[in-house]
Order: sequence, then C-alpha cells, then structure tokens
Amino acid sequence: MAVKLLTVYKCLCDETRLRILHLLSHRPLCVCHFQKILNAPQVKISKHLAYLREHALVETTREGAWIVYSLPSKLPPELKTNMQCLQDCCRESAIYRADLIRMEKALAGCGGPLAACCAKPRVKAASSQQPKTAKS
Amino acid sequence: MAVKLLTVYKCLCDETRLRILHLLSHRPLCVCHFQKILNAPQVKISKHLAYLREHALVETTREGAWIVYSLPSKLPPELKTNMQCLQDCCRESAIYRADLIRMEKALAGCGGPLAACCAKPRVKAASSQQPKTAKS
DNA sequence: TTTTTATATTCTCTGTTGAGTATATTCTCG
DNA sequence: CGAGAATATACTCAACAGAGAATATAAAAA
Repeated sequence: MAVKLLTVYKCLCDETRLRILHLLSHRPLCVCHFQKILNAPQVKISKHLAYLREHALVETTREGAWIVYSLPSKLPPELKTNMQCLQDCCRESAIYRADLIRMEKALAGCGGPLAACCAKPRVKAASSQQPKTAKS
Repeated sequence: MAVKLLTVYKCLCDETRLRILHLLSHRPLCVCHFQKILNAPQVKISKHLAYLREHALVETTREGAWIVYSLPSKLPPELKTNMQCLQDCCRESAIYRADLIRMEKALAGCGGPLAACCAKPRVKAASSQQPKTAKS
C-alpha cells in the first residue's frame, strides 16, 4: 500500500529514471556509478535519485563518503512485479543491455556490493598498494 | 520494435490512461463506455485515447456511429508483458476493481464485443422493444 | 435533408517537469 | 582544522502536459 501503482509508472516514465531503476533491479549502486554508466552530469543523476527516494522506490545507505542506492529491502508488490517486468522487457533492448555491460565494467574490482571502487587513487583503503603516489 | 518501452510507461503515467489501459487489457470498449466507467467528460477521454492511439498502444475500429478501442491485435512484447503486469498489480487495488465492476455493469445487455449497448433508447437495433416511445 | 448522437480537434490557460548553473552539505584525509 | 571529494539542494527557465470550453466532423435516424 505504501507505493501506489501510478507512482511507479511516474517514476518509470523518464528515460534516466527508467535506466536507473533497471540497473537497480540488478544490484545496488552508488551515485558515482550512475554518473559513469549513464554518462550524465552529477546534478541530473542526483535529482532523479532524489525523486525516486521521495517516492519510496529506492533506499539509501551511507557507505563512508558514498551513498549507495538500492531497491527497498521489503519490496512492495507493485514494485516487485514491475521490476520483474522491467527486466523482462529490457533483456532484448540494446540500450539497457549496454547499461548492464557498462555496469559490470564500472564494478570491476569492487569487492562486495559497496562503493569502494569509486575511490580516486588517493592512498585510500587499498589493501596493499603503493602508498606514495599522491594523486596521479 | 514499434513501441518503445519508455513510451509504454509514458502512456501509463497518467491516471486516466492507466485506467483506460487496464480496462482494455480485459476487453475492447467504445468511447462512451469509458465516459461512463471513468465518469469523466468526453473531451478528457477522447484526448487520452488519441494520445494512446498516436503512440500505437491502442487500435480503433468503427462500429457504426461508435468507435471501439482495443489493444493492438499483434501485441508488441513490451506491451504484452506490461499489460500482464498491470493486471497483476490491479487485482488487489480497489479503484481498478471498481472500474471492472462498472465495466461489467456498462456492458450488461451487450451481445458481442461491440458497442450497441451504448445506444440511447431511440428505437435502435433492439430486438423487440416497444417501437413507439420517442425520447423519454 | 435536417437533426441528433458520437467522437475528434482546436485553443487557451495553468501547473508541472526536466535541464543547467551555482551553491551548500557532509565525509575523509592529511 | 583545512582541503578536497561525493552528493544534495536552490533557483531559474523553457518545454510540455492536462484540463476545460467551444467547435468541427461523421454517421444515423427522422
């Protein structure tokens, strides 16, 4: 009951949000992932994510400096059904498949579902990298 | 390929169109049916139907003075999948169930899928009614 | 042919939506 | 604490969407 069906469709009726939700139907992602995968400016991504959050289609968890977006842990039935439908529909379509490929590429080297892979090489929490290279 | 997924969602993201498509996922209907079932003015219905037709989500056939709307005879896969999903989602929801009930009521006395039941009692093609009562 | 009924189209108005720019907030690291 | 990175918010603007009123079209009945 928390999410109305019409709301789901309103979220899906914009291309950016549609692509975001399609990606999220596969796995959680952080904001910088979306920027890379969708090749869109930060504001645009951020505002569409805010829209989805306001309408309870996505949840967020802080992960250090990053914010990870995912579908709600307890999926309302309308959303669950539509996400399944979305996956079915996107399987054949070039643009969404390309998104998935870019997603895999962006996640390469990521351990868990977290966002640590977005870190600029800044001597961050890398296990055993060379700790001298300051920026480049 | 004829219907893009985004287009489907754009059609579904307005409440009137959502209800129209939900009804059409069950059976063809003519314009006056929608007016009765949705209790909405003629312009509103007509314009939303035009929108759906322009985007190839519905087809029309003339049936005498009436125009019958239906889902396309050869359903594109995205539309088919989404219509199934729509039915699943609407099964639990009061408003859409009420629409179906009003639909049955509006269709009571209709023979085939046509629109002959919309006729004002004007001595029309009724099998054996009193042929004298002119207007009231 | 005139009237009536069913439906579509045009116009106008108003509210919403999406994009972009600039700015703010919140972390992390040094 | 101060700098920089990640993300969010505020503001503005142009485009679009949806509602309603009036009008047009087309078929059917009289």
